[in-house]
Amino acid sequence: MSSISRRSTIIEVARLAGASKTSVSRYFGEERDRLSPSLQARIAHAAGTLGYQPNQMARGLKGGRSKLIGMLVADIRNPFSVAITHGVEQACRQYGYSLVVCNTDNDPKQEHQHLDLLGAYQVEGLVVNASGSPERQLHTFISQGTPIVLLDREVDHVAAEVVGLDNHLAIDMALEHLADQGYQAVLYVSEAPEQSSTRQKRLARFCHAAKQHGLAYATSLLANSDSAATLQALSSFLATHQPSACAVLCGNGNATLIVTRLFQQLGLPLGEVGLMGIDELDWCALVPPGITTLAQPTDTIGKTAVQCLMHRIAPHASSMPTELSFSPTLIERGSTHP
Amino acid sequence: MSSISRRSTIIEVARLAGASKTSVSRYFGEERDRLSPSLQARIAHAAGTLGYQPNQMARGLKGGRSKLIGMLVADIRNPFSVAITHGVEQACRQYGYSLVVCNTDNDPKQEHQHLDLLGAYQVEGLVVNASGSPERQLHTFISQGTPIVLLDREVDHVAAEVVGLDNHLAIDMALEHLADQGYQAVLYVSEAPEQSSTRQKRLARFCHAAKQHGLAYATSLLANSDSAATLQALSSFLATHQPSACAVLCGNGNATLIVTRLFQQLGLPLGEVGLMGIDELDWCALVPPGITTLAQPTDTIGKTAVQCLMHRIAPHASSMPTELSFSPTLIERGSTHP
DNA sequence: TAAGGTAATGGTATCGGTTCCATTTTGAGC
DNA sequence: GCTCAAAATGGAACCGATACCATTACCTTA
Repeated sequence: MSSISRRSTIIEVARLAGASKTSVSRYFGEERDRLSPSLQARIAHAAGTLGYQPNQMARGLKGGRSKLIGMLVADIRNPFSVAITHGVEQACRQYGYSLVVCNTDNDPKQEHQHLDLLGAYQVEGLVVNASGSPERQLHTFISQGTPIVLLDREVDHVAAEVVGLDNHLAIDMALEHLADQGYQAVLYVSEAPEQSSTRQKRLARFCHAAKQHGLAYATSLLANSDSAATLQALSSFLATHQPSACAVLCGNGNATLIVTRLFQQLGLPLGEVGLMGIDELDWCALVPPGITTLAQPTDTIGKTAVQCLMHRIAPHASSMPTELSFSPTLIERGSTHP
Repeated sequence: MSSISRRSTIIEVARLAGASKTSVSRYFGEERDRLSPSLQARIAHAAGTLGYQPNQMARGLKGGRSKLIGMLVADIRNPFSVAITHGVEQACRQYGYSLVVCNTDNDPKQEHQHLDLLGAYQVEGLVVNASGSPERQLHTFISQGTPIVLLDREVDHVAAEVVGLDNHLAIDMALEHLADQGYQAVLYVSEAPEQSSTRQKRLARFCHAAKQHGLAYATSLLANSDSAATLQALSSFLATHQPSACAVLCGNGNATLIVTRLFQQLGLPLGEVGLMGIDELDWCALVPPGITTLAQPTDTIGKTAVQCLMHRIAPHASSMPTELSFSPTLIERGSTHP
C-alpha cells in the first residue's frame, strides 16, 4: 500500500519558500531576474526539496503557450522521414520546445484526426509532411495564428514555407551523372505522385531534362508498392533500348528498395545496367558494387523547418532562414559504372 | 490583415446551443447519454458551426487525464525501434490516447530531461526503452501512480513489466540453426552491453549455449560503432578456426550492418563464412545471397506494451496480456548455407 | 391528488498555473 | 531626514475545462 504522492504544486513551493505563487511563477518563467537573489535562493531550495516541476498543462492554459510543436509525418517507417524527424526534434529542444510526432501512414483520414488532436493540444507551431490535402484544417491553424511549415511536400492553396530538397537540381544532377557515365536510356521509377508535389516535380523535371540531355527515357509508377507493373516496364524498357547502355533512376528510397529487388529478380548486373536513387540508405553501400545515390541533408532540412517556425512564433528571437531548398550530395558507387 | 480568430471555447458553444457549460462538457465526455436527444442535437449543431474542439490542456488540468502516453526511445534511427514505436502509436490511438515520443539518442542526460518533460505534461503512462538507469525518476512516476512498461530493456530495481523478445530462445534458435547448417565455430558480435539488459542476456546465453552445442566460440563488443577492434577479432577468429566452418552471429540490427561491411572489406564469401543477425532489416534479402535473420514481432511487442499500460490505467477496461516475451521468426537465407 | 423517485439540466468551486494591478520595500538625490 | 521613483513582492482574476451538488421537470405509485 504505497501512498500515492501527488506531484507538488506551485502553492506548496510558495508556502515552503515563504513566498507567493506569483514569485514562484516568476522564478520558473521569464522573469526570474525581477526576483531578489535571496528570494531566488529560497525558491530554488524549496523547489529542489519538493522536486517541483511546473505543470505544463496548467501553463498552457492561461497563456496559450503549450511549448509544443506538432509534426505530421506521412510515413514514419521511411528512413528518410526518420532522419528528418530526428533533425526537427533536436532543433525543437534547442529552442525549448517539445515535439509531438504524428504518423499518418499516408492516410488522409488519420491525417485529419491527428490535426484535430494537435489543435486540441494547442501546439504553437506545425511541421507538416502531408499525406493528403488538408487545406481546410491548415487554414484553421493559420487563421488562429499558428504558424505552419511544409516539409518536402506542398499543399495546394496553403501559403507557407516549403522546406526540402531542390528537386530540379536533384534530377539534373542525377541525369548529368548518368549521361557522363555513358548511359543513353534512363527509366524513372517513382511512387504514385498524386499525393506528393515533390514526386510530381521530380517526375516532370525528369521528362524535361532527359529530353534536353538527348537521352531515351520512360517512366514507371509504383502503385502502393506493387512492383509487378514495374517489373514489366523494366523488362520491356531494356528489351527496347539495349544494347544501348540503360539505367534506372529511382525517385526516392522506397523506389530504390523495390527496384533493387527487381534487379536481383531479373539477374541484372548492377552497373552494366545502371541504378541510381534519390535518398541515401544504410545499405546502399552493401549491395555490391554499391548503389549510387543522391543524399539529402536531412538534419539541415529539419532544423531549417523549425527555424522558420520559431521565426514566426517569436520574430525577434530568431531570424528567417534564407535558404529553403537544399542541394543533394552525389554519392558515387559501382551501380553507375557501366 | 486577417483577424486572428481564437479557437472557440465551451462557453461559446453553450451560449449558442442555449445550454450550460456542464451539458456541453457532458456531451463531449463520457456522459453524452444523460442528455436528452434534443439537447444533444442542439449542442452538436452549435459545436459544428463553431468548429469547436475541447481544449485538452484544460481537460488535463482538472481531472489529471491528459490522454497522453509518453514513450522513451533509445535510438529512433534504429529501424527496429521505429517498428516498435509504430506499433505502440497505433495501439495508443486505438485506446484513445496520443503518444509523445522522445528520442534519447542513447544519452542518459537527454533521457533525464525527457522524463522531466513527460512528467510536466502529465502523461498517464510511460513506455520506456531505457538508455541509462533512470531508476530515480521512474520511481517518482510509479509513486505518483503513473504506470510504466519497460521495452526490451530492464531497469534495475524498477518493478515493471518488461515486454520484448525471449532472448534465451532467440539465441538458442540461432545457435541451433547454425549448428544444423554445419558451422563449428561462432563469433558473437554485440554492441556494448553495459546499458542494456537485453544485450547482456543475449551475450551470456550465447556463451552458455555455444558451449552446450559443443561449438568453438568467441565474442566481440562494438564500442560506439567503432568496428576496428571487431575487424581484428573477426580476422583472428577465422585464422584460429578455419578450415572449420565459421560463422558470425550479430546481436542486433546495427551489429549486422557493421559486420556485413566487414565481410565486404575482408572479401569474405557470405555463406562459406556464415552470417546471421537478430532483427530483420529491409536490405537483408538484398545482399547476395541474402542474410539469415531472426525477426522480432515488432507490432505485437508494441501493442502488448500499451495493453499493459491500459490495464493499469483502467483495470476493468482492458485485460493484462499473459505473454510478455515473444518468440522470433527464423528467416533463412543464403548467408547460412556453407 | 399528493408523495416520492428518477432523469435532465444548471450553478459553482476547482485544477495549477500566468498576468495584471496594487502594495510594500528599497535606495538615490537633495 | 524626507521625498519620490524604481524595484520587489503579493493579491486576485482568469485560462477552459471537469465534477460535485443542487435544482427543476416529469413520471410512478399509493
